[in-house]
Amino acid sequence: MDTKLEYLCQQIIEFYDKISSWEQEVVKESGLTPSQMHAIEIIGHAEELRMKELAEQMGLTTGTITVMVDGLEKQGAVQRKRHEVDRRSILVVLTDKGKEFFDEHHQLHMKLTQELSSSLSAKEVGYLSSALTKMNLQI
Amino acid sequence: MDTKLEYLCQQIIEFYDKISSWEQEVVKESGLTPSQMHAIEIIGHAEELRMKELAEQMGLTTGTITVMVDGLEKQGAVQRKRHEVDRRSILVVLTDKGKEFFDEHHQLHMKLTQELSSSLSAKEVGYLSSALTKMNLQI
DNA sequence: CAAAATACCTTGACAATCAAACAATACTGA
DNA sequence: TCAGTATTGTTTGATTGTCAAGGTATTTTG
Repeated sequence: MDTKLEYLCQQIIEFYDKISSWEQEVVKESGLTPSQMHAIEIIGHAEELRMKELAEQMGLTTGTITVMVDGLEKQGAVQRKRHEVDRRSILVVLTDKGKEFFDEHHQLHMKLTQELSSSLSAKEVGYLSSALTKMNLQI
Repeated sequence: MDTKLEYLCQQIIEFYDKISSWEQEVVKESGLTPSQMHAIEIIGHAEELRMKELAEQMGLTTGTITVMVDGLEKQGAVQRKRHEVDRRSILVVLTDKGKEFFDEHHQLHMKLTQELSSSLSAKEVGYLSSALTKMNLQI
């Protein structure tokens, strides 16, 4: 009973650590920092969002986001746009170059997913997706 | 076919991100930095290991590990011991206080695992563990 | 034994982060 | 309406995490 949970816990940690290492390695190749890549993922997923929203989603202060977006802008990956309604706010969007980073990284995620699941049957993939979906609702 | 993989990829990323946020939040409460906690987990799991091994497992340079272990030693969480055979090497071990950190953090991991899996049947937990185990071998 | 390799430490530099203070803008309630 | 308050983003100063490069002590190798 408890043993099963202990085992699951151990497997989750190992899975998490391995993805973490993989991500760190892959991001290093891209020339972006892990934080920057994470920001690009969030911005790309949202299409456009305010600095404040980006800060909240990344669990950082707006001061930190200002600096990070400065860096991403300098690299030509994102662009600041004024918010038409609320002039205090600033919208961040991906440039074409930013979208390239985003797409390339997504390709890598897909490749990893494929490799990870290569030893699972279609049925097992189904169960796994279902379990992950349920767990994602739980947290 | 490809859609299934796309969905799995998305669920994995979401799962990873949520655990990441959870970990960050939980570690903040402990008074340790994320890196320090990670080091404690690795040291605790290995019982004792050399600075070099710690560096490799964390994907950091030995210079960084020196500073980090200095910090952990200052907090009383770890202790340096000389290596009896190879006198270039230094072994790092957890002190009693370090073991407390380790155990408390493990308790939190178990609690999270329990919460995550609370909406899964015993059968589903079995499938999940099995899938994770297979994936962990793949990476 | 001499040369090369290894393990750890130190130093100097840089990036990420936060808290606090600030400016511009929006909201609110009397 | 408008005075006070809240919100958004930026700046600044300090701290921390990290690396690369160079140094020292020790081990391995030829």
